Amino acid sequence: MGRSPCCEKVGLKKGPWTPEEDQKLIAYIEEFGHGSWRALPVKAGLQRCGKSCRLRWTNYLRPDIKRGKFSLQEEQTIIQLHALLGNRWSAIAAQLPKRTDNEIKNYWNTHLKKRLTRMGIDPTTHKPKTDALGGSGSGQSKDAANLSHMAQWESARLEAEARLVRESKLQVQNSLGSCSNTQPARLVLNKITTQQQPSLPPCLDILKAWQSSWTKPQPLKENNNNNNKIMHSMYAMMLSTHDSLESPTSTLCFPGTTPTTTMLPISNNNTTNNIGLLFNETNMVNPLSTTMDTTMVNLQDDDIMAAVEAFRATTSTVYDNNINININNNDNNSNVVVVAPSSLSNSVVLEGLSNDDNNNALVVYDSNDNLSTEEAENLAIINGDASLCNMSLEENNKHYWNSIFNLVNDPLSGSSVF
DNA sequence: AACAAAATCAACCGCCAAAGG
DNA sequence: TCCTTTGGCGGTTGATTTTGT
Repeated sequence: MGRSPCCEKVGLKKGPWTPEEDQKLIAYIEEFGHGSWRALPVKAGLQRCGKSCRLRWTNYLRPDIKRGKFSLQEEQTIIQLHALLGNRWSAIAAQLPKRTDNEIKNYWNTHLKKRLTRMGIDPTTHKPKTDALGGSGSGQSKDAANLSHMAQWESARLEAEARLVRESKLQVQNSLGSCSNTQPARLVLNKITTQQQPSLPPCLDILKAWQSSWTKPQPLKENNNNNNKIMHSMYAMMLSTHDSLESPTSTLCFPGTTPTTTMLPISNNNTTNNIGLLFNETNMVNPLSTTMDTTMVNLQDDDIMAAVEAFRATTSTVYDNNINININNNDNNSNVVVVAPSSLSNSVVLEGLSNDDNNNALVVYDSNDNLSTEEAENLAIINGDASLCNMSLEENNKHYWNSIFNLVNDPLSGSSVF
């Protein structure tokens, strides 16, 4: 069973690569390409096995690799994709240009996994941890089955789309020439996909959103009810791994149908809940002003992370332009971090929280939304190149979210994808 | 300053599936 | 159809670095 190790031959070096070895490998590949990895080491004068050379090249020496700290966008993308795909690092890496699967895997294991655990989120299921005795076994296994099903579905689709993109890139670019020189290939692919699936409902697919967000930034143009609904649902979807999201054809929102309702899972955990999120158009969250302790804070990584990962601990309902969040535990500490797109014109209503049971509503303000005048920066952010613009982490965060919301507000994406 | 523990991450290992003879 | 080769993937290891005492 299995094949014998490729480095069986004695005398082949193992362990860390020296700069000299790196140079030899780079020089050879730049001149001749890698060709057969098995034959490469001898030709390049390296005492290494082909597998080791391939790994060294693909993970560290390739010129198109981005190294260094992961941005907030990248972290969030990894977490969300991991919730969908599990430990399919290559599939996740495919959505993070210039990052290798090995690097993402390491980063997950050393940073993100621990962070989620600290936040009370099970890094495997991406759900709030429940009591060992409290959770129903059948329910958990159902969740796991759904998650697995969803992961398989998404993985297969991702791989197929990636292949389609590769294979059709030239063809797509050629065909684009007649209609638009700037339209991303992605859109054409989406149109093809849509045409192949005429019955596909106008669903909001988180992965499509993310994929598109890398290529198709658009400034906010106008708001309408449908867009707001889409935005709400998109947002809810981003925050949810609810059973209804088993496949990309799941439908959280259908423009034109009212009311649009999104039910998020209810948590029974007895520990502190961190529940997310809201901005509103006026930068004030009026509905919270009743008895809530509202505090103005800066948007931090962990605020967003906590909110994104813990939002599913609530029951949330979307009615037209209103989001109702019902917190179904009146006896626990609940920290509510609420963020919403700045284009939301109406309100967010929180129910089930009051001052007398140690609940805190953490209101995160979107200080200024001049998105249309910051398109260039947005583009840089969306392209994962925050270093191109002088932007603080807070601004970075804001732009990340704006880019997501812009995406779902974008009429183009609405017509071709959703 | 010295040591231990923890964290990090480059690299390896074994398995699998596709390709080709 | 079978067998071998190859590249790719995910899990794991262990050397190195960082942090804590």
